[in-house]
Amino acid sequence: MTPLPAAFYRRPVLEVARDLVGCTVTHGEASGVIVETEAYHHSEPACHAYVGLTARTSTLFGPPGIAYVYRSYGIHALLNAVCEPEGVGAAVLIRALEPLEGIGLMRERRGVERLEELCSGPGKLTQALGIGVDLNATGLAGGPIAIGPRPAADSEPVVAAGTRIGITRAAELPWRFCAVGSRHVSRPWPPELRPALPARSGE
DNA sequence: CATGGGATTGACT
DNA sequence: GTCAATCCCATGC
Repeated sequence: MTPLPAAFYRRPVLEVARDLVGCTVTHGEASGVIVETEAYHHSEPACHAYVGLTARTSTLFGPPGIAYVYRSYGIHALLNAVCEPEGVGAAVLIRALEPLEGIGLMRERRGVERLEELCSGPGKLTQALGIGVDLNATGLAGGPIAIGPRPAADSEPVVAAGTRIGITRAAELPWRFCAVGSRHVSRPWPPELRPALPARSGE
């Protein structure tokens, strides 16, 4: 698997968030296909980088193509891909995966059996993949975490956009992207959800 | 230096 | 539907 190059991430964060749906995330023996993402940009208050460059946010302002892993609610590690040129605070939150490889290991780490419960949430997938905050600022092409293109056997996913989940500020922005029809997303799609990519004919 | 809130989850009513 | 767990760090005194 050839990881996506840094140039893939050095683009508008909304494009990257949409395009990451269908791609693969691998850490060690475990991997999954991305079925849900959210975009965050320093210009809006839901983004950690909104407060500017601090010790906490320095990764977000770093070069594109590195992981921003932070602890949420004191318990969960959340995985992001840093985007846009260096100096622009922006990242894509990986919110859910469809388990692909190392499913037995995922079940061990998660303590649940159902496939749909292994990676259907940003805190769940990091636990399933064994990703911790120690991997913050590591590269996504050649580092311990690797993000690669969509599996050859998969067809191009139909992606839909909706509002982001679990935030209080800038909650109205439709910056959440889901693979339509996936049973592995963290939450069902809201009614206001609208297509971001046209459905392919014949599907 | 003390405080408070958060891009969540799971358990419980 | 509600709520606690529990860590990092930004903010304010």
